[in-house]
Amino acid sequence: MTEVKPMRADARRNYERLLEEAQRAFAEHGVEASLEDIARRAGVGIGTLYRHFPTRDALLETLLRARFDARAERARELLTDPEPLTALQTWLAELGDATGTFRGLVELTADALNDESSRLYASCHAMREAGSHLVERAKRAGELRRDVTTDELLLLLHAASWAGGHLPGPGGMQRLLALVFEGLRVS
Amino acid sequence: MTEVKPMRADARRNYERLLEEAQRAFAEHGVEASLEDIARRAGVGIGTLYRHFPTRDALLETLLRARFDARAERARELLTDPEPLTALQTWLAELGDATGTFRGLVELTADALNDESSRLYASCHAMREAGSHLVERAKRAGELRRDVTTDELLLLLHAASWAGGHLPGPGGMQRLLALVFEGLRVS
DNA sequence: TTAATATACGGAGGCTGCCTCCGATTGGCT
DNA sequence: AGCCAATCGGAGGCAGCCTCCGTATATTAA
Repeated sequence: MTEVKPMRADARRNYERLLEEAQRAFAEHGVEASLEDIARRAGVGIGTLYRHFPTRDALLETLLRARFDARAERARELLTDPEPLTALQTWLAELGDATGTFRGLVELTADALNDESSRLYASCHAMREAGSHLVERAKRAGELRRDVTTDELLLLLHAASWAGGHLPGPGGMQRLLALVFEGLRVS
Repeated sequence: MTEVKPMRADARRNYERLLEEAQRAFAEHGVEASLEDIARRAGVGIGTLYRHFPTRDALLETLLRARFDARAERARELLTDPEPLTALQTWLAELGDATGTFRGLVELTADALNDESSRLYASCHAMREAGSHLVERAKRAGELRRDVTTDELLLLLHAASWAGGHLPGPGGMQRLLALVFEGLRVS
């Protein structure tokens, strides 16, 4: 298909240094980390950063695509789990952990699912598709309310993940997710 | 107690113009709206804005305090409602609407509840106290799980409100809140 | 090895926003 | 009218975003 010329040696080197530093910076300061800072730490001019990654999203997307694809793969794997609802819950919890790695990432992914023009849309959408099979299976097994959609579940997950990030201690997301599955009402 | 000298006429005028424009700007652009822009539109120097409101939070707090106090009052009012769980749910939904007015406000209030040094802490905390009576009543009536805390409920509400703001259409928060109360599992 | 050229680099510069500081202005009081 | 404390305004310093273009260099051909 698309012919890909190999990158010039220095270009590739810089590209990789930038990704390393971006990973560090986003993990430390959240998705709003300073791009100039990333370039500085990578020992590269700001212009070079922008040539390789025209937008902040492009940089994030490069860092995240592999991770998201792994989540989709994991969904397929969990389809063989004997417990449909538990499998779904496990998948959601793991996805929540993944979007918790960078402060502010939840907002990005939640928005990406509703914005086809987003650079992250493709991999987010692929993940969504994979997850929806887990949802359907849990419904067919009679273990999950039929009137809940995959999108609503993902949004609830993102909400729990968001909330977990605004709680002092760790493990908040897990607890909230469990509450959501159980329901608050005494039955 | 503290003697309060009346403000000079020009000072008061500017103070009020600033609040008006801040309300407009936050409603339109979210809590990150440009302060310089607010000062400009108010026909006032940036220095004047900072003298009246030393921080963004101070400005927000002035705008929000009345609103939050009204929420606390509403909680006391709902204590006389014949349906304890419904009353709680109503209160939470209304609170969710209130924190949905400015984009980014949910984050602020959620964080304020965990940060005593925040300028918003006082009124947030008062609201929390008022709400906790609704929670206790619903528990005593046997309509709400006993192992859920007020803080968890507020966090879930904030999460739902956050999620509602990341959904295209309106009414998302209400639907999510209902889901959380009902639970996802088939019982 | 050298020369030619496409490719990639770097950072200056223009812009916006944050916040502080202090000389200029003015409201209120006598 | 005249004084002075209260208040104003915006210049100035800093940081971050992003673009543009003169300079440098990796690669290829001779």
